[in-house]
Amino acid sequence: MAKEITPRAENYSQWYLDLVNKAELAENSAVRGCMVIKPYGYAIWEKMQAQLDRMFKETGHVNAYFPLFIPKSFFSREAAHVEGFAKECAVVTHYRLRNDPDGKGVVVDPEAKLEEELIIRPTSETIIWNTYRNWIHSHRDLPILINQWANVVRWEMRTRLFLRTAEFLWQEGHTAHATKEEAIEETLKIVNLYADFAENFMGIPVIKGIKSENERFAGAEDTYCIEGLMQDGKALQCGTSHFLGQNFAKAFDVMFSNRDGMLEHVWATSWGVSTRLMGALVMAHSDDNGLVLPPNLAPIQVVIVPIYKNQEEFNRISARVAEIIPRLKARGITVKFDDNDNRKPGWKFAEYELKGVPVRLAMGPRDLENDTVEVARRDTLTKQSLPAENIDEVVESLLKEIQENIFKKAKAFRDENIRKADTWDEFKTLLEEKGGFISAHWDGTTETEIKIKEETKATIRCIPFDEKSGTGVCIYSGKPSQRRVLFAIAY
RNA sequence: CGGGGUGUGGCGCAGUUGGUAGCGCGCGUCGUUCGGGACGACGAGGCCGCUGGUUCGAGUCCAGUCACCCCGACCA
Repeated sequence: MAKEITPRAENYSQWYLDLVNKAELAENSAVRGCMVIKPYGYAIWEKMQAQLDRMFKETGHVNAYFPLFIPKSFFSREAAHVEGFAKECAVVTHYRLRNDPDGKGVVVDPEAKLEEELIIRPTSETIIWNTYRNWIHSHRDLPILINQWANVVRWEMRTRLFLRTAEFLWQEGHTAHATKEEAIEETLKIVNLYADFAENFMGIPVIKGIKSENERFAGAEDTYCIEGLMQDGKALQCGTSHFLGQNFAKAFDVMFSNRDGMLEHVWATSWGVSTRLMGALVMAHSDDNGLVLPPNLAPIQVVIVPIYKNQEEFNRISARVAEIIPRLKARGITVKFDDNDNRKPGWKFAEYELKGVPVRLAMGPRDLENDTVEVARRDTLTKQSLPAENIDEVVESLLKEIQENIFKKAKAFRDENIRKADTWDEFKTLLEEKGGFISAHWDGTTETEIKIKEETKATIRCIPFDEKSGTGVCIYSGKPSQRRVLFAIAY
């Protein structure tokens, strides 16, 4: 009652904002475009971080940290890169404040102007490749497989919590290789890792593919990506992995002696996922009652709500709950016993639904009498009374089932929303009436891509790896097409 | 940067032809409640975004200014 969520059907983007606010994931801050990630939201992000970090390390990567500031001159080294990021860079020009001579407060000290202005990193390729120059001399120094967890700043015109903020958190991997093949292999390895993470951990089905030239990362030879579909039929890029060729090695003069004693430029990759995944998580699974969290990402997997009329009853319930909790914990389940006396059970039920807690156990006088527990699952909003005896075992398998069910549901939705269009009219109609991904032939030119975008707002999300449609004719230009690509309106 | 809108207790809002600020939620205390967001009683809480002007008197009218939100152009 106190916390009403706008239904999705009424206003999807308001629904999203309501959820982010009311589930206490994040809020707007005093700084335009920057968000405060609140403890509950941050706990989910930490779960993502922990799993990704594990996966990176399993594949031989190590963490390091590079500076927040990047000398302006570094930026101009790689032409495409500067072109891509110049318009959204925050710049540090001074290093000192002083008291305002005309009154109260402080002003920038004009005498403290920096010799060389510093860019606040929008991404770290330049500072990292400038550093790698000193680290790489021989093929024996390669590969370098480094990841960093960091914040970056991109001065966006319009922002939305998690989906697009001026400052965001992410991880950026930056690897250096002796051969092109090895670098491409790395790029692909990571896009596969991201897809595995998105699907098996976050429960979000994604399409792996390659970006068109127009959508490619500034400074990359190829950009691979995973694309997800949100419940409103818009696509969301969930992660990217770039094959950078020798572009940054050339820009920063990073060379190594190969086995034959010849000097060669180093091959590079970079890849990242960001707090945007939080937005994907919300928009992929949640409903009008609140968040729906896959158990793998839920800060609280099981909440236990006691139902009682008086202290004596509460004591008896607490005693029973105290037996159950260690059994759940022993199975690696995160459990919270909400014994807050200031809230009533009904309030708690609604609250934990809003927060997306996958499983709720309720225990009251009836359960004491029958030796049962009421088990409610968030994904289906169903509940049933089950024997308390083996409840830990039941909950463990239920969590697995919920994780799978959430993914299946999202996948069914995604699959239903990939449609083929063979004519321009069909394309426009589908886009307008259904949304989702549209698989269509494209002549491969940037001109056509841009025209389609101008006329429909749809962009090429990717050329899927597993696209086997064969040749055809472009829906827009009628020219020959090598294969179908996926279009969508994207976040 | 264009177009639109909003600034009033913590949050959401009302405030008429200018007359000294009110409602809901939340908050505090007490009591009754407790298996799907309980109820009653009492209570605390407001330089009305900021600056200047008109006026006997401004939340209200005028001018300026700042901030934020929404819609576009740019983007993970």
